[in-house]
Amino acid sequence: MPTRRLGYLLKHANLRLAELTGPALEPYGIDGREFAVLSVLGTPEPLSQQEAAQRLGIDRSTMVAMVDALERKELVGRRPHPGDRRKNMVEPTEHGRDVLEKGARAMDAAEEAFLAALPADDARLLRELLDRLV
Amino acid sequence: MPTRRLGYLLKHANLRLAELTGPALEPYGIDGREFAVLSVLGTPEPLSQQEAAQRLGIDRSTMVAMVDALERKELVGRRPHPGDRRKNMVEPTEHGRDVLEKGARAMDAAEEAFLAALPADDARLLRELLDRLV
DNA sequence: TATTGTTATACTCTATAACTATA
DNA sequence: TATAGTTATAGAGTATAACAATA
Repeated sequence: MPTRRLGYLLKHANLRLAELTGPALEPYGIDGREFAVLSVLGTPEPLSQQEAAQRLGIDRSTMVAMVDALERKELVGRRPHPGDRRKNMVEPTEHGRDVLEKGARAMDAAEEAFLAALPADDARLLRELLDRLV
Repeated sequence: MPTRRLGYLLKHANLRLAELTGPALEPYGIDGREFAVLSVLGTPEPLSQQEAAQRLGIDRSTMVAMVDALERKELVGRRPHPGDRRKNMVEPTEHGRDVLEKGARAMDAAEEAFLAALPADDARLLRELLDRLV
């Protein structure tokens, strides 16, 4: 077996992980992208759509559709920014916070299952090494 | 800084790597996907389109377009399978083998640059851990 | 003039389904 | 009947450009 390309390894590791995280989030009616957006919107300081988009590195026009979807599921709500009426502040609803918390536990479990092939020390190390590269 | 999700780390590590591999392959007129296909087709045993598609985990209809592109660039050639005229055997041209070899060196260098943030031992370990997960 | 959210649009990547020629 | 290649088509996921409201 030849040494596989790093890009291949990263991509397929992510694909295999997604096979676990997808079903893990399914009971909450969201996918991984929606969970990521919800997570960013769940931080203590309320964010505008644009601010949230920047944190995720996605376009603000893409964020519109993401917030639309989360709002339809009653996981987040838009409200006008008090001092700047161009902005929408977006915050999780009560239900959204609940889904965020339970989703986070489900994601933790999925990651753990994915890393189960490695000794705990190596799993921690992998995460640390990736963190240093990103 | 909260601990980032494993999926985020894998995805963004791959994005950062792609920022290096993309330009590395550009002088050869191919992108990462084309390099991957060319690599598979460059193995000693000649492969049919379907066999190549299976090795890469992509659909055979997707492979048609990939081979079309590589053929237009005169990097591979289709020829009929001697014993089964339904099959196209696809092999790199002389030029294709040259691009493959030089592209591989460019990819090696790009990966090395990407991993430069880590001590050599850790870089090797990262690759090994990913390999065990995929 | 610049920024925010929005909409319309287009582009990339990929898969599915149906066709054809062969087996 | 089944398989290999092909084509047409559709669906994600995403970005770009233009617009209205507001700053």
